Amino acid sequence: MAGENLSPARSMSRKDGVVVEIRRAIVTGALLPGQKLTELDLAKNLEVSRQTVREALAQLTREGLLVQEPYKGIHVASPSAQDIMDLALLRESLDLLALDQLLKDPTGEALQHVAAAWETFKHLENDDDPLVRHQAHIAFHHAIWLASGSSTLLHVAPVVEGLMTVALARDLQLRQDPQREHSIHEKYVEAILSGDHARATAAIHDHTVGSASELVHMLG
Amino acid sequence: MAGENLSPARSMSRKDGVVVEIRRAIVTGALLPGQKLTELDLAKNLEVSRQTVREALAQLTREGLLVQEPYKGIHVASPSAQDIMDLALLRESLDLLALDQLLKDPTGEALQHVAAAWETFKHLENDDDPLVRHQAHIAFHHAIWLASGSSTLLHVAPVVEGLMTVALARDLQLRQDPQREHSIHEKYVEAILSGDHARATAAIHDHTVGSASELVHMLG
DNA sequence: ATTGACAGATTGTCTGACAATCTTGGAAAA
DNA sequence: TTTTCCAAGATTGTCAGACAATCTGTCAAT
Repeated sequence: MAGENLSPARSMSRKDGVVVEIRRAIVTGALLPGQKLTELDLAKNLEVSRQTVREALAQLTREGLLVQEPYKGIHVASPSAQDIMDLALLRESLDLLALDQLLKDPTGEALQHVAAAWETFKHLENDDDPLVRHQAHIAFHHAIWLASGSSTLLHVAPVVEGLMTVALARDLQLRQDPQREHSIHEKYVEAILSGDHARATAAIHDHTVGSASELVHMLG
Repeated sequence: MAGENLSPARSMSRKDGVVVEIRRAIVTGALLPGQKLTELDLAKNLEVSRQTVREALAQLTREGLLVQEPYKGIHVASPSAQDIMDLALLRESLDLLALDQLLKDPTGEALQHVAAAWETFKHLENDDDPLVRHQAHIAFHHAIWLASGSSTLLHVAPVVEGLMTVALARDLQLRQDPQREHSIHEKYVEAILSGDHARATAAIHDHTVGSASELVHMLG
């Protein structure tokens, strides 16, 4: 069969277009935490029907980027310091789970995927567009979970990545320390690829809890 | 101020009604894994509009109970043995995370909530309706995550609980060993309440990975 | 100060329609 | 015979407009 290693050529549905547009607005700071959104305004501005907006908002709500109160309205999530630390602990747990699966693979193929994702990330981490940088970051971690071969990790990924997006949205605005970002991720990848479980565990802790507490400290 | 310790009186939206109805059908086996669903049929049978059905289906899809392929259709998820084991490992990680938070609470109030949830569960675990038993089971574990005080655990809870629902749906049909269920959960609760970290860790492993491998063995 | 009624705004739901896409079967071409 | 193409039917994706349900705020009445 020809064309067996091509990516599926899917175009986005309109709902997904709305989703990425709102996500972009949150990441870039065009929509600030706590800001209220109304379906009618969004439908008008994005030039889609109210129905389509509703479906997009429902999705973003389930991903944790928006908060919805029935009959009252929807607003951009504004995570507390505690929420950010909680998220870090959750990510630490899940990354450790992924690590166990990765190191269990006898072929080493899984680790090769991690190395490939790291190369892709390095090309994008200094992009001019902050949205591109953010997406590259998310995609990098997603690739690790994907390489772990755990189907359930991929199920919870949208939620965790959504929470990461809101938590980091402020970070994107106020922090500019790309070198530190790079170095943390480099240690992270090298520790995983080394196969040294203890070293990887420490790197994961640094990368999740360490970064989060620094972020919280910076905000407080 | 009067009425300060009343529960909020919320009635379900129609979409949520559809969600619980489909969920019930899956749990009771009225909808079998792999079965295809069409929006129009559901709308007719449930006597709601297609829109409302769509919103419910989107939610159930993100919870992992349904699988959706664009323009093709939606069918009930049918997890593989590997999926079930994956889910067990994920639950083990998350329960351990919750445990850490629970034991960190100096007031002991969190553990009191766990004990209360256990009492509620004991009243319902032998109910005639299998749906009630299933919901009691889910609610019990949800209560533990709630008691842990982790907001992010509550965010991922719907997904994990959805995956548990499909995984256990078959179990509900073919397995009838309520005593073993009770004993496992009893050990689980007692270990947590004892404050003994090592003992709780072992109980959590038994409860998640142990049960799952037994289930997989029974299916295979 | 509390209650009740009214108006405005927004979300929740319905109906009907059309566009986009998948599937299937058979006709046409090689 | 096998492959390719096309038309028909089914289902999902999206749209428009409308009405019902619910929240908020204001203002009069008690």
